[in-house]
Amino acid sequence: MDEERKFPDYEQKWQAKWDTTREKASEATTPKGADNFYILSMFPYPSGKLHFGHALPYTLTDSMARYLRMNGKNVLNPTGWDAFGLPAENAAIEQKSHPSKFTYENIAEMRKQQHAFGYSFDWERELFTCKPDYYKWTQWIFLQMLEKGVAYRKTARVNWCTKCNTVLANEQVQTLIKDGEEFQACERCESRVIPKEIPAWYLRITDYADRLLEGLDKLGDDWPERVTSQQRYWIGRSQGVNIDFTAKLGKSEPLTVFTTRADTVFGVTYVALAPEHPLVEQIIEQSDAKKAKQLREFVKEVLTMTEQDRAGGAEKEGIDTSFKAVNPLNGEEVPIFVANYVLMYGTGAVMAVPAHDERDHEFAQEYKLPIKQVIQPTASGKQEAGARSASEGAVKSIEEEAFTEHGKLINSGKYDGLSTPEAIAKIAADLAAEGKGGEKVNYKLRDWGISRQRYWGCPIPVIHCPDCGIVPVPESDLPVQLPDDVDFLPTGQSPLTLHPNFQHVKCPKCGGDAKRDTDTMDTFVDSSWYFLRYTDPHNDAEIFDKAKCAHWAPVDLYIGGREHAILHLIYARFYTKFLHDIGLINFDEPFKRLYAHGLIQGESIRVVNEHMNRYVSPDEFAKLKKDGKAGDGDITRRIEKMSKSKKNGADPTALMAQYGADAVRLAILFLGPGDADSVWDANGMKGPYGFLRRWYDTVLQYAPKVEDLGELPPGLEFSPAAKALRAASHSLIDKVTREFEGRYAFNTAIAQGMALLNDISTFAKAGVEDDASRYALREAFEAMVLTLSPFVPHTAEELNEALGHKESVFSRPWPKADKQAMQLDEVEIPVQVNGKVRGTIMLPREADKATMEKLAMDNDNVQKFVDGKQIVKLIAVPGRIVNIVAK
RNA sequence: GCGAAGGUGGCGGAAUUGGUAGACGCGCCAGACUAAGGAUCUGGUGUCUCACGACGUGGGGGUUCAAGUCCCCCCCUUCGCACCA
Repeated sequence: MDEERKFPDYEQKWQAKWDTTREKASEATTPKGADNFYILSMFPYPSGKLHFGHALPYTLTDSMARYLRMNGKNVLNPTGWDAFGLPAENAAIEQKSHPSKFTYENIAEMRKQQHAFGYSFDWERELFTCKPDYYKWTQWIFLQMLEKGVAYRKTARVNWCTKCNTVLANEQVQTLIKDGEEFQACERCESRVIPKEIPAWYLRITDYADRLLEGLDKLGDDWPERVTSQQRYWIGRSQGVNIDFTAKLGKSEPLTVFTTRADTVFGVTYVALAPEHPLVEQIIEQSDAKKAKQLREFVKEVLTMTEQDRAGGAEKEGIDTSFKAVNPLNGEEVPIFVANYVLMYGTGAVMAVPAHDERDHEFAQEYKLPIKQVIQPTASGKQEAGARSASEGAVKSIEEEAFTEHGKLINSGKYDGLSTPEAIAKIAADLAAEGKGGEKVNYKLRDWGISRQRYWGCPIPVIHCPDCGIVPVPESDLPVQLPDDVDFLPTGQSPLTLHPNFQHVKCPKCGGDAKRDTDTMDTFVDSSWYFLRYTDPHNDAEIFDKAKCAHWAPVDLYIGGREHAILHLIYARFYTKFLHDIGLINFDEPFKRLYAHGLIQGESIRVVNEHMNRYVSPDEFAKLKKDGKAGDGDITRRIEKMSKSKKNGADPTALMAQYGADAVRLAILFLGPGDADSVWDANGMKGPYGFLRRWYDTVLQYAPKVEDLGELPPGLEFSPAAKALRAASHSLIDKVTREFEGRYAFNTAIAQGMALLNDISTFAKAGVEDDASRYALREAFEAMVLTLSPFVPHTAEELNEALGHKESVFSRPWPKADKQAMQLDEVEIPVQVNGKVRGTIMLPREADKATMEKLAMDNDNVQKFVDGKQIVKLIAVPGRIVNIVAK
């Protein structure tokens, strides 16, 4: 590809102009009206450079913001920086520099790139989560949560990243497989994660579990199913029954189990405890030395694994404690096991029913425990079982396989004959009546641990006083500033602890010597409320002015990646509900509509031969091929997420330098629908770039012919070709408008813009001499400039000017499609015989069925196919099709 | 295993309501201009077939005058979750 631009570079000219003319989002305090639109793309972490992961959402967002403004909407489209976080701290350690330096340098670079892309952000509202004027309010919210009991402190087992030396939320831990070994790893640095017991701050998100679920229902179709279903799963509500067994230790101890299948309680053949279960310690104390040792070792072994590791498919193992538990429903005594497969969920103890639970079945077979069937397949249940057995050959016996579906109770005393749901309800009621349990709801969702033992984050505004205990920092003392001069090498304890002055403080309550909390907050806290601060970003008296916030919030359209489906999006929803509850806002869902954009991937090439075994870039491969060091047979091509190590990345900024911002914006949008993953093609610039060049050339060539024309005079007579062009112009307006009004498949809108340019070329080359044709041509140019302006703002401005407009294309109103002009006088209609197209007929648009049928029958080719046959049926759909059924 | 999204030319993708499958772009082929082309322009391009035509949206069945689109069964791919009792 030629390095040189083939048409003038006018982009900086327009960017400079926009900098001075850009209309600012309104500051009004009136309640949000229909004209206000808050569009937001997830603010970025300042990682260094703008990549495709940013360019796609920002281009989508910018296009929509520009469209909305042209439609007279009052638009808020802010951006900022999710600027606290570990990468900056780790980079600073490596480069012996400071996280803030790394962070602000990256921000400067990325801001420059965003500007070069022509993004129309509300820069005066730019915010930085790492600045005291922002985190003051992050701390303030924490204090509100503390006061309401939503924030609390406890000591618990946490996920500890061995490299970052800090705590990770469950959500930040991922399962990795390396060298055949499966283990739990830090989402960011991929190092091993181990469990550790430390005191930390928690937010009671579990109290909001039901509301978080209900909220999802309300969001309905405005959020993608894949996001809401993931959140539902993550919250993991399960409705079941607590049943109080009795553990026969020295004295009787209550042993409560949680089950969703209370109907199987007569099938219990043992009870299994999680190693963390409080009763385990008592059991060990009361066991003989040998058993106690055995149990201790087992518990220790299991607890050195993270929960995820334990779940990772290890063999089911357990130890018979030799103690018994009594089933409250039938008085049976069953052995108590401690088992690795039981998690500290629900009560941390399960009633094991091998006949009707796969896990218990597996365990029972291993330890030769009885399997007692208490549920029988019913007619409807059998149907499913039957379908399965048909494929597997035979119905398996209960010894071979657990029957886990619903059915009818047997061997269950007075409950015999009841169905699963009936039995669950009855048993729950009976237990409740006797005070031995009852209905219970559990959630997978855990409270959110937010303490981090690292430096580059928001300090937690509390003081630990030896006399008064935990004392919140008084609001007037906020923010608790993060000191600059801290040695933040990760040692496992919070760097702030090492600062000479930071932690030494007088207790605000008693005035005695006390210590500040030296942990910082998880950065997900910072991003859980930033969208509200944008509505009043410079307020230093309060978190935001309620009325100003109400002028914009909630966000109408939130654009971001799917990787945030659970983490950020569930935390932000939780924060919004909390802020609603303390009366700051009058809505409790932050994002009305969520648009989850896709991932732009790249094709990687891996060469494996006698010379090498590594990833190469396409250029490298071409060279290797030329040098005879690699051939097509030696390579594996794979579509993967772009990454440096796989050499499959493309740099949007480099492409922008070569082809211009508009061409890159267009190429990104043209790749495919924005919500689908797509693959970047090295040739992906050619089409869009060539289109912009042809468009530019065509407008400049014909502008002199059309620039003196005013408004379209009424009653103009158009030639058929001019009418066709007008139809194409108005169809484009209609098409682009519809895409912006909800579907957002801009690739198809752009395709139609390209098609109109093709039509224009054909039309113009045929000669444009009469006035009507000149008007039609002008109309086509205008339609293109206006409808494509949100995607390629610089080119649109330039061509708008070339067409003689003095004002910016963005201060012109969005065009309206003329439905009349979209219609052609004559339409081509396919004629089918027995469902196969045998010809087409041209006929007036308003032709009735009879005319269609007659013309269809007159068609020569159609005649050939119906000749000698009897016409059974004639279907004519006006404007669509004629189908002749002949025998 | 569970949940979600997908499977259409050589490739990215279109077909929004059941109505001419393959818009638009890339690539490819031919031609023009040219000292030259990895530039630009013009035309062509689903497969098979000289052609008439036949076939064609992962596979199989069904509904319909008509199915990429609706219904049933199956296969495959990607993503997320995965002992939550």
